[in-house]
Amino acid sequence: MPELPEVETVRRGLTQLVQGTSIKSIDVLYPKMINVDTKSFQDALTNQTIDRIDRRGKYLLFRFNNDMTLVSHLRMEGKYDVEPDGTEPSKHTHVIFHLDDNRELRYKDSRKFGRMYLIKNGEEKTLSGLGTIGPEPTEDDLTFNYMKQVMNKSRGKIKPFLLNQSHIAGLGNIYCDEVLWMSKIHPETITNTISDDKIETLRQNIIKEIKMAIKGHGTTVHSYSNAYGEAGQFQNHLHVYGKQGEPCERCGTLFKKIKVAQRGTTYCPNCQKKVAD
DNA sequence: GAGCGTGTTAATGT
DNA sequence: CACATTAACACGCT
Repeated sequence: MPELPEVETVRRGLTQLVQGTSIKSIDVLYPKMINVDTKSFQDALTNQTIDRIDRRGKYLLFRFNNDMTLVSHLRMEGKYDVEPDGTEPSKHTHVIFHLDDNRELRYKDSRKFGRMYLIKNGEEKTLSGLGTIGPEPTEDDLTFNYMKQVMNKSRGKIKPFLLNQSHIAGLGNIYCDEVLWMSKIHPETITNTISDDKIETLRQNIIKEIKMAIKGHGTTVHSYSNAYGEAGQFQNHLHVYGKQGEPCERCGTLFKKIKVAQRGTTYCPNCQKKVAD
């Protein structure tokens, strides 16, 4: 389940592998994955060069030299692979970009949940999701003033608040549970009851956690791998996610797993109390 | 072989 | 508008 650090790791790998190559032809094996019809997709990108690959939240943005951008969201199981020409496509291969150097860039997705959107540069705001995405979880973009302002007017629970990409870009279930544990905040705490001190703690933990996870090349829990087919390392640094029934490393209390907004949520019932502070 | 779980977003309801 | 709830996606797993 790629979240921001995994998508960033994929972006870096793809940049090394395919930046500067051009597209000879494209096979679309699963047209529903793309927001335009196959022919327009092929016409727009054939013979164009991949100038650069950007990222915003969990979205990858392939910038082409004809002012087109291919926006790609991996959702749960999406992956990119680069292989020599002519390799037999696996069952889960849905789009193949034949490159000008006898390699192929392939999009694979066992769930078929991922999506691609073809837009002109600058049209990012017209896409739902990407158009309303919140600030990146970095020191410069995610300011205390912003966090305070948006949290103080939110009357729902903190966990769904953090998962909402229009508030902060890039957090998913894993890092959400992690930063709440680090910040000693119960996942069902009402967002606008959280003190300024806790808001700042949470903010710093989000920034730190995302940075560390990128350093660790992301977290592999089910099947995530980067553009080189390599697993991430950060699963070895998780403190709560997936550890229900195991003792909290701070206090020894056994972690509990509950549902919050239909999402599996693991937390420490002792360290993470519902009261703000 | 039906039903469930899975993460994210869209759509709909209040 | 803010938030909750549900559906949809498509498949693997039980």
